[in-house]
Amino acid sequence: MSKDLTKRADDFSKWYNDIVAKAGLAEHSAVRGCMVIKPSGYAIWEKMQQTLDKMFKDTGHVNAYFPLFIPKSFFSKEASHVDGFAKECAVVTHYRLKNADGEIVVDPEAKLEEELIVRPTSETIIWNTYRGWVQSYRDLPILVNQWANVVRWEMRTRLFLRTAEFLWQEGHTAHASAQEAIEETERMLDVYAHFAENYMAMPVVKGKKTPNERFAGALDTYCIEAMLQDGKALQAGTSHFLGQNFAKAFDVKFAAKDGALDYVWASSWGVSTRLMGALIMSHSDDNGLVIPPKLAPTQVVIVPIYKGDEGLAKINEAVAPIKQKLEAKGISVKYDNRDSQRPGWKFAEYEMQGVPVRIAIGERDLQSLTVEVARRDELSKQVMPIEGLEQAIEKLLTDIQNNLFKKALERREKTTHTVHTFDEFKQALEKGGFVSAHWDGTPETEQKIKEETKATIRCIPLNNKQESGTCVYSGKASTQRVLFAIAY
RNA sequence: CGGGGUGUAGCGUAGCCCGGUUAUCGCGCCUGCUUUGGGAGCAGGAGGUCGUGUGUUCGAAUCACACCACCCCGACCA
Repeated sequence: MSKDLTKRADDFSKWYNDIVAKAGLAEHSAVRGCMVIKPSGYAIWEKMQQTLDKMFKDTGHVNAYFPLFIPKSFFSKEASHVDGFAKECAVVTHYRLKNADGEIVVDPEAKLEEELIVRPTSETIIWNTYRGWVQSYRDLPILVNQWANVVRWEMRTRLFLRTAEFLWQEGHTAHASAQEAIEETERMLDVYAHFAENYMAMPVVKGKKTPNERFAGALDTYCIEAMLQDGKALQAGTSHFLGQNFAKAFDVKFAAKDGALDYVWASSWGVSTRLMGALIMSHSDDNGLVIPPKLAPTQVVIVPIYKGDEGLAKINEAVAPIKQKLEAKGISVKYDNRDSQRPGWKFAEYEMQGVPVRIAIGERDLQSLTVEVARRDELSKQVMPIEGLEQAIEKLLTDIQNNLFKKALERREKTTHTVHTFDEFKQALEKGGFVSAHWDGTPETEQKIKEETKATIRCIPLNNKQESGTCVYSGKASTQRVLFAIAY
């Protein structure tokens, strides 16, 4: 029987949950709001990590690791930062359990002098550490990244998109000038955009957040915004210019060349396992997951079709050199010659798992020296000669990668609406997608639009065209359009 | 965290209103044979703290209360 997925058109949310479950990416754990990332899901995350990590290293960053726990007092040093995170912090109050008449209880004798916060992000502990690292301009810049888990006690969770604990990377850099810190902030935004578009095949809009949507403690928050298949936007990565806020809060000063003491300038930037959700909702279809070749743990699966042990032996023999040649090209190949499942079952299974290319090879192919090649993105099949197959597959993987990006880009363009009146605005929102509209620049208008329509300003696109117009809500003068959408 | 819903084998479910034999069916799983170019067929078999706890009752999957988890809708957030 088929493992039926809910159709996207019927219930997108349910489709997403189904696909996460049926492709074996993750499941709910015994702990509320926390997920177990299963091997198939973690393998994709590892590909993302490897790719990003190389990009970070190539832009001069190094990895380090800071503690999971943060003294409560650190947290209150930067006022807006506390405000932003206070409501969703897990707090450690004790350090011991004891056995009380057969029941394990928290030992009231073991109360911590100072309570510890499980990091929701690491700015405070890192800037407290940086104080000891920086004295002179010669110690700058500090370009550090860490791969870590963080906890934000979310009330409403969804696998990958929003969980109480999630995996991410957080870059924390320290600079001698505002200009340099801003350049870093923009550079890392570019890295994220490059990764999203060229590896995830997911077009993104680079932009700046409005003050309302800014990171707690930042002077400016930049973001990449993705548009998913259901017409909702998703913030896929952020990069913050922190000014001197954390340096002041943690007293991190440096002596400049001329001997003057000044506070250090900062940036921070991060992407999380939320990218997994973005990936799924960008490309996948009613048959299951679709993974772009550059992030697919298995790029090609080979399925033998045979009768009897002898038949399989012949195919095994024919597959060995094919697999070897593909692997020599750096393509990851899985040969699934399990006898416990039939070919049709395997076809459906690997489609569910999103393997980009499937090669089927049977007795007929041995005669004609061909194989059947199926591409996951278009669900189409063609017969190819074994001779030169590795070149053809290599090209096919590139085609699939490009095609996924192209389709996603076309979808986004088709669902981006430019509107002039509030009526048009509301109509466009119902269709889903980005709505490009004039905004008077005030938080009040932004808030009112949010209350009336649930739409938020996703970003003010970078290099935005300046044009005079009137705010779609207030009718006041405006100098540029911004992107609104319903967001995750 | 507020409102609504759901929880029965690995998964999906019947039974619950109206308490009373051995808890239903399908998929999956195990064994065997036949099969293998799109989720195989036949035969046999295993598998259950009915989400957890407390209570009501001669008797609880079924009634009551509490708790837990998930789903939907809000508020909050990456």
